[in-house]
Amino acid sequence: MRHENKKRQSGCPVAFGLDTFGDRWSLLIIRDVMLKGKKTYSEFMNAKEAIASNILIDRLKHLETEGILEKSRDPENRRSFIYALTKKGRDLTPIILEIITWSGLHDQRPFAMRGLVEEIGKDREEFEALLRSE
Amino acid sequence: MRHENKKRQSGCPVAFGLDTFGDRWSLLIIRDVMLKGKKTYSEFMNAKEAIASNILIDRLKHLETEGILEKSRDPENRRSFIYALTKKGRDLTPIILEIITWSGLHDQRPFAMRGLVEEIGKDREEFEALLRSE
DNA sequence: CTAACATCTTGCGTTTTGCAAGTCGATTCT
DNA sequence: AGAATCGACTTGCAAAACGCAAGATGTTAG
Repeated sequence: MRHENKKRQSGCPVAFGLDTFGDRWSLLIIRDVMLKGKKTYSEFMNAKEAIASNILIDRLKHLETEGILEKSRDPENRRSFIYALTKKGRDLTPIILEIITWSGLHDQRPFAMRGLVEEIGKDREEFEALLRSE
Repeated sequence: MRHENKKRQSGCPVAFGLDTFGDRWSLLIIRDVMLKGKKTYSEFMNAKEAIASNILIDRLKHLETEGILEKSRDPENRRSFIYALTKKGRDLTPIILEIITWSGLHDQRPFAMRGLVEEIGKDREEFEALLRSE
């Protein structure tokens, strides 16, 4: 499928993480499901970042085989599938929050989204607990 | 140079972070300088993960223009250059530590490096302060 | 049963990556 | 001083990944 198959096998935990979710798109998908409540293929397709459909399905399958997402039928719309974070996926929350915090410090662009950053800054513990409790 | 030039411009802080350091190699270089004390081109070339020389120089230049690394002459060996983390680069420490922590939880491979993970787990605050104080 | 919907697949041109070899300036050796 | 070495890049080319557009498959509503 793609590069994560040939894991670097260096034993380094940083490399392990990057092999699992460290590509151009995976963390954006995880962000969408973690922070924006997105659940379906078509919701992911509508992201501002415009992922290609073949790349999206590739990443969804990859994240599923890595045990970060799990796929099930949508009981309310039986032609949709729902992708949800597993425990392993929810454990990525601190990484996402740290990336957001870092960007809050260093993104100087005028259109940078500061809202989310400030919301996390106010009460990081509470914010994280909220996300994890779903 | 490469994809980070065309930033996604979505304003999302996660996307901003990924555009800056979220590729297959950048965080491994940052890990090497942050955790392993590597400083020069040839030290980075000797990483277990075997980066290609053209990719390495590309990423070093990119991280330099992003203000994460700064390059200077080595006063002790004038045919070497030294790459060091800026404040912006040192601020990535929590992200690296969270990745390591996550891998510590979820890397089941027999040769996973648990040493570093445990060291961080013992006293995360102290470990982070140590790295930041350089 | 047909139309619309949602998820995926395929083909193909472009971009990025990986590998091997070579260049170039600074230092050391003789 | 001239040759060899070292460290930091550069270049050329093949392989892989990506991005786009179009199409195929399965599901449900009318």
